[in-house]
Amino acid sequence: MTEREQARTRAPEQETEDERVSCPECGGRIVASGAESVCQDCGLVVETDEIDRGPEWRAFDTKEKNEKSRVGAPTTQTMHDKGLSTNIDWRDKDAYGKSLSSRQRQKMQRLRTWNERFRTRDSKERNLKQALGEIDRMASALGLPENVRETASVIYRRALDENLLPGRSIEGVATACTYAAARQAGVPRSLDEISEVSRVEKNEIARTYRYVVRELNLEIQPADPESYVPRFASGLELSDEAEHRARALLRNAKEKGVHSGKSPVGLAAAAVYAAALLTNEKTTQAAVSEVADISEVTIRNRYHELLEAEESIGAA
DNA sequence: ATGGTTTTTACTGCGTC
DNA sequence: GACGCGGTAAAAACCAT
Repeated sequence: MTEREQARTRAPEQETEDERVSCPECGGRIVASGAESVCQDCGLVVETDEIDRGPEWRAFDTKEKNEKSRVGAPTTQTMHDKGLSTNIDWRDKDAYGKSLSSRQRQKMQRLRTWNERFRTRDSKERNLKQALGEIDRMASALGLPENVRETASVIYRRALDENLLPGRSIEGVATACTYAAARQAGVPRSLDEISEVSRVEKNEIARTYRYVVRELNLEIQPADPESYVPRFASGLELSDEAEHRARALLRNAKEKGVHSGKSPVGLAAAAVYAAALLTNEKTTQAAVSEVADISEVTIRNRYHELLEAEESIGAA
C-alpha cells in the first residue's frame, strides 16, 4: 500500500522527458531505426550516426543467431501458457480406476468440450500474440508508420481466421502481412529490405505473400516508384527541388508507359539520380545504388530511358 | 521444365581531377 | 592513378506458360 503510493508519486518525473520530435518535412512522428532517426510518414532520415542499439554480437550461422539473440518476441509470449494447459482424459474413470456414474460421465463430457474450446482459442490467441509481436518488431525496424502495423495485424487476423496458417510458419505469414500492408499503405519496402529484418528467407516471404494475397483476395497494385523517392532522396541528402523533379520524371515516364515490367525500385533510383543531375547536385551512381539497393547498371539503363521520355515531351 | 525478359556481375575504355 | 561514368557480355533471377 505505502509502497505503491511511493511508486506513484515518483512515476511522473519519468514522463516529462521531451522526446516528441516532429518531422520538419511533414510533421510526422520521428522514430529511431538502427543508427538513424526516420520519419514515420515520409521516410525522411533526420539524423544519422546515433548510437546503434542493435545487437553487439555477431552470429555466423542460424544456430548461433538463435542462441545469442536476445531480441524479438519475449519467450514468455511464445510459451504463453508454458505447457500448463489441461487435458482431460477420455476414459470415464476416476482416480482409482473406477467407472463414473452416468451423471458424472455427462459432466466430464461437457468439461472436455469446453476445455477443448478454450484451449484452441488459447492457441489462436498465442499464435496471434506472437505474430503481432513479430509484426511490430519488423515494422519499427523498417520505420513503418503505425497504420501499417494496424493493417498488417488485420491481414494477419484474417489469415488466421481463414485457416491459412497450417503448413506455414507464423513468422513467414507475419512477414508477408507486413510486406503487404506496407505496399497497400503506399510506403512500400522492397523484398530485400523486408528479409533483412525478418527471420525468414526471401523466397519464402515471396511465396507466402503471393499465397496470402491470393487467398484473401487482397488488392494490391504494383508498387508506385514515386513512393520510394522521398526515402532515397533524403538518404542522399538531396534538395526538395531534386525530389520534386524525380517525381515529375516518374510521372512522365508513367504516362508514356516506359515503366511496365521494370522494377519500381530501379525506376525510382534512376529518377532520383537523374534529378540530382538536373539540379546540379553531386551524387554518384554508386551512392544511389547504395541507398536504393539496386545495381548501377540498372540505374544507368533506367535513367537513360527516363531522359529519353522526358526529351520527347520537352520537344513538343 | 522452358523460354523470354529483366537484373546483376564483372570487366573494359574514356575523360577528369 | 583513382574516380565517376558508360557500355557490353554472360550469368542469374524472375515470371508466365
